[in-house]
Amino acid sequence: MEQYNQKEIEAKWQKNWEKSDLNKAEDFSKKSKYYCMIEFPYPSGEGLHVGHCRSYTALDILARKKRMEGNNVLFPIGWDAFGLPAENYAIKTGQHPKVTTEKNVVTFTRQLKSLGYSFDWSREINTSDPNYYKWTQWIFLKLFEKNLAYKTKMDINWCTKCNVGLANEEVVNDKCERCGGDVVRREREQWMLKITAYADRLLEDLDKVNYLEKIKKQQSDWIGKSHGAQVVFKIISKTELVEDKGYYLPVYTTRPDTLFGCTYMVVAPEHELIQKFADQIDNYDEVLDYIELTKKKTELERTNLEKVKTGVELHGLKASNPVTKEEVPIFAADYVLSTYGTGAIMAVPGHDQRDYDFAKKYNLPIREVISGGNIKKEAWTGDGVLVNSDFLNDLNVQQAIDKMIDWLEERELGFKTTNYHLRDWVFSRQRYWGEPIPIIICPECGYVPVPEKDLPVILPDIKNYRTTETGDSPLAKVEDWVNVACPKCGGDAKRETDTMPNWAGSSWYFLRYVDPKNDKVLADFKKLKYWIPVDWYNGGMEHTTLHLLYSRFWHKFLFDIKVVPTPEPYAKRTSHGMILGEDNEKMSKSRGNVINPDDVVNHYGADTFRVYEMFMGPFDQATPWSTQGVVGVSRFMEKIWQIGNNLDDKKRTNDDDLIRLMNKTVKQVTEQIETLDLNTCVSAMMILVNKFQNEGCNKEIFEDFLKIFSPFAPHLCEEIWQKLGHKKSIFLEKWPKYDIKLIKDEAIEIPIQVNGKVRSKIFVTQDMSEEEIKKTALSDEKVKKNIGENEVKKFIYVKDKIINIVI
RNA sequence: GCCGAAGUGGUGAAAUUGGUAUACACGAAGGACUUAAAAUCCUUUGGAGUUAAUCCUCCGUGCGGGUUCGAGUCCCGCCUUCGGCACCA
Repeated sequence: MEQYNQKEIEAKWQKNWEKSDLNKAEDFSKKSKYYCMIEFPYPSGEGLHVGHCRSYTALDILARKKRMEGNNVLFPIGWDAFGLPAENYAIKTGQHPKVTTEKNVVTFTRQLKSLGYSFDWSREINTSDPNYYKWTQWIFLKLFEKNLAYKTKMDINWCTKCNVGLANEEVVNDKCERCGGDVVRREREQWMLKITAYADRLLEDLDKVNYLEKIKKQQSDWIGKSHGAQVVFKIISKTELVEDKGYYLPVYTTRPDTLFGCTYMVVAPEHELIQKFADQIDNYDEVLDYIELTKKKTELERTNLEKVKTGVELHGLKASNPVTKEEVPIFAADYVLSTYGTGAIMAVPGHDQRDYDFAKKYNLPIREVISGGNIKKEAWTGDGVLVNSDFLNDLNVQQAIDKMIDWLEERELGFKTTNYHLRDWVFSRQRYWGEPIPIIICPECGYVPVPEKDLPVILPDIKNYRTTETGDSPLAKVEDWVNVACPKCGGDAKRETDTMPNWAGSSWYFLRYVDPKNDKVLADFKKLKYWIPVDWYNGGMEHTTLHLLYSRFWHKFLFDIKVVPTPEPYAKRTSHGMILGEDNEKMSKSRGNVINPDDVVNHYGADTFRVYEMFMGPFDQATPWSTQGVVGVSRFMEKIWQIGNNLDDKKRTNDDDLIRLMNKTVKQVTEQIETLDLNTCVSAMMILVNKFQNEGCNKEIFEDFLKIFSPFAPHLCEEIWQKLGHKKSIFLEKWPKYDIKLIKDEAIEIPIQVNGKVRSKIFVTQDMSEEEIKKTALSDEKVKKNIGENEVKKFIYVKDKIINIVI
C-alpha cells in the first residue's frame, strides 16, 4: 500500500506548475475572457491569515474550473504594500518600511505558493513600486486638472497617537481605526477629492452591476441620498448685527410639511452661529462649557446616553419661524451633527422622536400638526392628515411637502433640495509610507502640478519616520527633496509633503493587472477593452463600503476622461464570511486563538487545508475553525488516494446506479461552484467517494471525479492523474459534462402522508399514471391501517414529490 | 438606538426554495483487527414513551399566533446572538 505523502507531492507539483504556462492569461486570446479577482493582501508582518485563504481558495476553484471550461482566465495577485503598520514598525525599530515590506512579501509569496493557487504570477504588482505609483500619481494629476482635487482648510480628525489626519471613515468610536489612539478635532489644510460630484452616478449605476443585495444596500446607505428642503430662519438678537440684512440660519429637513409644528431649533455645538453671536448670548460661558463637554465625549458615550439628550439654550437669541413668524428658542445640542446637512435643524417634537425626547426634558411645547398618532405618548412619524397648519390643513404628508416647498420658493425662504450623507474624500496624510502627492507649492503660482514627464515623484529615503512637531509629514525635513524650482515660473518652490492614503493604490489596481509593465500609459486601452470589467470580485465585507466606493469613483472618473472602456469596474462582487477562532471569537493575537496557515499546511497538507476551508460552512457566513473538522477532511483525502491507487478496471464497468450518482454529482459541482456553495459541493463528492469505496469504481468514472475535484485539491488530483498514465496535466482536460437523462431515477420512492404525517412510502416508475399511483397508494397496508374507517376527503399527488391523503 | 445577517442534534452544518427535517462531516458509544495501542473498517447515535422486537406512538427547526392538504421555508407579533454604523433630521 503506497503512502499518501502529501508534502512531497505538493512540492513536486508546485515546482512543475511554476515552470508551465498553465496559469498564464493571454491578452486578446480568441477564447472568451474571464477575469476573476480577490482583494490583494496587505503584506503585514503577521503573515497570511486563514481568512485570506477562504477567499483565495474559493476563487482559485472558480478560476481553475473556468479554464477547464475553455476560458482565457485572468486570476492575478499583487501587494497593497503601502500602509501604516509598516510605518509604525519603522518608527519603533528604524527599519525602512520598504525593507520590512519586501520581507513580508517574500513570506506571503512563499505561503501563497505553498497552497497551490493558480495565480498568474507574471502579472504581480506592488503599489509601493515607483513604476506602479507613477500612475497613482498620474490619476491624481488628472483629478487636479479636472478640479476634482482641491485643498481646503477644514476640521479634520486628528489622531493624537499617530499624529496624522484621518478621514471620518477611518475613525472608529472616536479612536483611530489603525492605532486606537484618541482622536481630536484640529484644523488643517487638506487635499480633498470631490467624490460627491459622483454621488448620483455611484448610486444609480448600482443597477448595472451584480453585487450581493446587502452590498448594494451598504453602498447606497453610505451615499445616503435624501430628498427634502432647505429652509431659512431669521435670527433675532437683542441688538441687530452690523450685517445689513440680518442673519438667516439655513436648515435642511426632509419634512418641510411639519414646519407649523416647529417649536424650537437646535444647532450643532460646533455651529458658526455661536461664535458669530457670542456677545449676544447671555449665557455664553455656560454654552462654552457645554461645547467643551461635548468635545470630551466619545462617540461611545454619546450612543450609550442615547435616551438622555443634553443641550443648552442660547439665551438672548431667538429664531423666527418663516411660516408662523413665531419666535422660537435656539439650543446647542450634540445630537445635531455639524457634518450633516447644514449643522442645524428645526425641531418638530410632535413628529420626530429625538426632538420629542429633548422637548420633554426641557419642557418645550409639543404641537401636533399631523393626525394619526398620540403625541401625548410619543412622536408620530407616520402619514396622516395635516392639522393646525393653516394652508396645509387637510392635506396628506406628500401633498403638504409639495405645497410647503412651493410656498417657500415663492417667498425665497427655502427651496427643494437633496442631501447626501457622502462627503468629500480627505486625501491627505501626514505620513511617510505612501505615494507623494505630485504637487509643487509656489509662492507666486500657487499649487502647480508636477509635469507628467517628471513622474513618478519618488518617495525619498529617510532616517526618522516620525511626523514633525507641527504635524507635517516626515518628508518636510528632507530639504533637498522639498526645495525645487517651480515648473511654471522657475522660482523657489516647495514640494507638497503630504502623501496619499492607503486607499489610493487599491482604487485602480485591477486595471494594472491587465498591463502591469506598461510605461507609457497606466494600461493599454485595447487590453483594457479586452479584460475590463472584472467579471467576479470577492473580498471581505469590511471593504464593501469604503474601498468599493472609492474604486468605483476613480473608475468612473477614468471612464469620463476616456482612459477605461466601462463605467463600472466590477461586474460582480461577493463577500466571504469571517473565519473565527476555535472559541468562536474573532481571531486575534491577544486572544491567542490565531490559526497559522503554515502549521496547517505542514501538518495536514495544502489540499486538506483548501478542502477543509471550503467544507467548513457556507461561504458567506462566519464560521469557527475546527481542528477536528480538518482531521475529517484529511481522512477523505487519504481515502481518495487509496481508491486512486487501487483501481480495478474490471470492477463495476457499467453500473447504472454509479453512473447516475456520478452525473448527479457533476451537475451539482458544476452549478454550485458558480454560486460558491462549496460546502455542499464537497459533501456531494464525499458521498460519491463513499460509494466508490463501498462498491468499487472503474477508471473512467474515477477520472471524471478527479477532474471535478481537481480545482479543490489540485496536487492530489494531478498526482493520481499522472499515476493513471497521463502525460499532460489534468488542468488541460475538459470539464466533464453530465447527461440530464441519466440523472433521473427509474423508480422514485415517494412518501405517503395521511393528514400531513408520513405513514408509508411507495416506489413509482416513470410510466405509471396518476390513477395507478393512487390505487397503489390506497392499497398500501400501512396507509389502509391509518385511514381505517374514515372517509378520504382529498387525495393530493405532487408529481415525483409526495402524496398526501386527507381524511 | 438604527441597518444588515442569522437562530435546526453533543458540534460544524444539509434540506432541490412550500413537499420524507437532521444529508455530509466531527464527536461519542459498542464491535472487528491487534499481545496492546494508534490507524483502519463495521454498527448505533434528536428527545420522550412503549415493546419480545431495530414493531409502534407522540413531541421536535429560538418563542407565540396565523395561512395551507402540507411550514425550517410564507405572513403577523416577540426574544436572543453576531456583524456594521454616521443620533442622518
